[in-house]
Amino acid sequence: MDMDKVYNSKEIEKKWSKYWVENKTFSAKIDKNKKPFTIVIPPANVTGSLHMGHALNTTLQDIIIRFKKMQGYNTLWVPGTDHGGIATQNVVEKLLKKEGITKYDLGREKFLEEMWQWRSETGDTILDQLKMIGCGLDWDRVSFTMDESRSKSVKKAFIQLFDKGLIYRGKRLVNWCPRCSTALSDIEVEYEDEKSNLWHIKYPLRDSDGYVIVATTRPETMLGDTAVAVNPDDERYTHLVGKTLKLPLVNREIRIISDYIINKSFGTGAVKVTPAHDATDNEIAKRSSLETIEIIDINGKMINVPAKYQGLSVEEARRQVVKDLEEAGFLVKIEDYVHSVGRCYRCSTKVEPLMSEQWFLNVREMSNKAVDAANDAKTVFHPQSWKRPYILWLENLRDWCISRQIWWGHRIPVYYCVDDKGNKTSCKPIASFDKPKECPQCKGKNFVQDEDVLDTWFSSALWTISVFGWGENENSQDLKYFYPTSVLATGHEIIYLWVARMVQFGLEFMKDVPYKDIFIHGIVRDKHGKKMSKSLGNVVDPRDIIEKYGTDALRFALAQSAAPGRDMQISEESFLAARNFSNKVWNASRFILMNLEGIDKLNEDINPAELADEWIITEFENTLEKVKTAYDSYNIDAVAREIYDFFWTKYCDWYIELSKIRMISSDINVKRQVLSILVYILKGTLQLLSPIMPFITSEIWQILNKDEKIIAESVFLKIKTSGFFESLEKMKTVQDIIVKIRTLRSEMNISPAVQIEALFNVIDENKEKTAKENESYIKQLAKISSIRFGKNIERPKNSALSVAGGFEIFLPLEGLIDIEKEKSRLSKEIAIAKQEAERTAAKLNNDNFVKRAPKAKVEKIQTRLNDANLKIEKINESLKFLK
RNA sequence: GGGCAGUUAGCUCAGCUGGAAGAGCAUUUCCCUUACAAGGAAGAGGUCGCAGGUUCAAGUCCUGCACUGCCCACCA
Repeated sequence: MDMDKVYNSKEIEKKWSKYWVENKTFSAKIDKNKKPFTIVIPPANVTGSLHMGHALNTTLQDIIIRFKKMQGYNTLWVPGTDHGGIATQNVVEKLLKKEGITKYDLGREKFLEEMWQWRSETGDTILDQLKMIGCGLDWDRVSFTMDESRSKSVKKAFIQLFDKGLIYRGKRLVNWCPRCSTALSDIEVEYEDEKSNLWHIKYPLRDSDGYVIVATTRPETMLGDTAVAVNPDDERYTHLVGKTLKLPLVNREIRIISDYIINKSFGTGAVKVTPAHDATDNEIAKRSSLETIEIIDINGKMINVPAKYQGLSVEEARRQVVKDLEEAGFLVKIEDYVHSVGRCYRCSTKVEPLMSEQWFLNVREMSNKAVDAANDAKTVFHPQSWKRPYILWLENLRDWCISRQIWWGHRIPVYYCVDDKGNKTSCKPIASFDKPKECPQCKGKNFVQDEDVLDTWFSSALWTISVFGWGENENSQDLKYFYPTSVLATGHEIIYLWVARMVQFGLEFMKDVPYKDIFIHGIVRDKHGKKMSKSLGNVVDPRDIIEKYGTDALRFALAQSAAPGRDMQISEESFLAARNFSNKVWNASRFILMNLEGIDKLNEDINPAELADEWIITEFENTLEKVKTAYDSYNIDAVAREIYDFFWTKYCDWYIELSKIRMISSDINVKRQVLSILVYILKGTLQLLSPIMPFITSEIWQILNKDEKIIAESVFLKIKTSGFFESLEKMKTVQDIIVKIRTLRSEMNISPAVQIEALFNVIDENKEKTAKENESYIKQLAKISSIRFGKNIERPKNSALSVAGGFEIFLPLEGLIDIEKEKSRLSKEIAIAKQEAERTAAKLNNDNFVKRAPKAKVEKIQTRLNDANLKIEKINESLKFLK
């Protein structure tokens, strides 16, 4: 067996990612004797390659899947990608633009060919990257939101909702992205503060000289005003309600109305009402039955306005209107004002609210059911702080605009009956899988399909059921066995866009939630706390990290920072530290494997022979329990920390170092005994670590147990308690002594090569026993040649002193000691002891403390005081001695 | 405007049900001691955001405030 001195990730990773795929390690079959544990991957958009956020998201899921598999569950993790609607279409449009081509040049059919071409290229890139990260996905179940099976799910869902009357078409005020040229749903609009102005405009009364001043951030929309609204309780205006105004520049007559929504203290308290281009105004208009005049079309151009403004862009119209108002004396003032502006979440273009004919889904009932599910703990958020905002959102949810005026997506399965000339008849549209044969109303045989496609989130919302064949296979056994899935892991940015809708659709179509646990992880930020984005240029590509530090390091660093619900700042250093850890694991294993050479067989039973054995077994058992608990509660960060701490600071720093004493023994049984424990704990730790660092642990595991199952298919050690509790305290005593001697040596600048003698003046007889029994530990790790125990030992001349672990420790350092240095060191130590004595004495002098605190606590404080006093006494003696 | 997080060592973060302030990185000193210099040993570095309160005891519980970040809202 040859192991490199430094862990070399590249070839090992290549080997194992290939192995898992080829051997179908993570392929799942229905097994009714085993409990399923299922995760469905949040499908990445086929817009390119994976970023750090994906790496985090998939790593966490992989960790959970691998952990559950090793716990004996029948695990399934379903891979897939999302067609990504607008986002993906935009990417391809941009590529075409570079060649000077628009989608209209190509036409719908040709353009879609381009889209499919793109998707087949990038879809595989993403899947390959998931393999590279080591994801234990079932590669026989790769799904795509627009493949045949998923398309059937989408159609079935649409038809079912349509037939139930929940999907309807109507002309409503929608969020329109002029650049993407499509409607958006409410949550696809992102609001951002913007510096702007508040224009105060005078609207004259028709029947008198008076006027009303309105304040607006969008003066150009005044051309479409159909009223001015005031609060019914606003005394400034009560006498004007019902009066008529003459709209400047247009000269249309509009009324003054009252509406409770108007805030008296904002602006002038009078609001211009533009029902066709503002959500609030639209509601006011509904309440007061106002006329709606559309003045902006889907291209962002002015329509239905005086000739002068007709055809201008919104921006041009604004400048012109302001100029004209000013010239005509209607403009009272312009204030600076900051307000939030809605932008398209895919292209950041300002969203224009306008009237448009769209398909809507009535979500009221589904939302209520989702709320109930959350309240009944059928869905549980981790961390739970997301529950409330989630419920609030559902409760206030408005109907979902599901149609998009783009080409890439699921075309709406609605067919319109048309006459011979191709004009739509007045027959009711039909929702169906395929083009209908005959119109049930007029018996006509000609149909056209709706031009629009569905919101990409519609198919995403079906993901947990569509991947199991819902809609394609009426009797899907997979769906029965694997649904509901076990947990959904995702970032909080898509709780509403995706999670909530999946729950709604799960309840609607399966009468059951799609998962109980919703694990919300944070967003990866750069080291300054900024969100990673291409425009900021602070994106860290996971592939670069893998190249530089290895995949396990990438995964470990991500896991370590993945406190549920908290965003994480991640920098190069964290990957470096994780890489160092993987090297540590490698080398500790290498040490053990080197020593295993020539050892034919290990002991079956783990029999502790001495203190260190009992201690490391106890520490390991504690770690095992903590780690399993942390895994179960999705505290992956705690898992990583616990393993790191145990392995490095306990197993490597102490146990391996102490094992070396027995390792050089000429008695093969002694060597075998300690190696048995070393291997037992190493294997256990590798198992705990393998969900996070699957590559390195798989490799070492394989070298260790040539013919056994791979680590991913092994079963975790059971938690047990061997009961060597006193070993912790004893080991602490020994460690205390060793550290104190090391400190003395270090501060006195005694080279590690110099073996020295130590005198232990016994203060605590119990500890004398422990120290004597483990003398070899002290000699080995503190580089001590011999120890003389005794009582009332006089401090030798020219010696260094430390009071530790129940002893006064003297290191005779004839010729090596610097008296002045020793004095200042002791003074410092005595100062610390004095502080301790003061603190503890103060507590004990407090009657209330002695009376009310638990007895054990009081005793502990008393002990501390005694120790401190003793220390002070001893050091004082020494100081005198030095003088 | 409402809600939710966060505020602990120079940086990134741990600190469970309240009982002596922790880790990693960076830094200082010593060491290539045959697993590992991507390492080992030792050290320095914190009035735990501020102000009150509860308690014998508060980083930990309560209240208020400040700052930062995120989410939501019909910010004319």
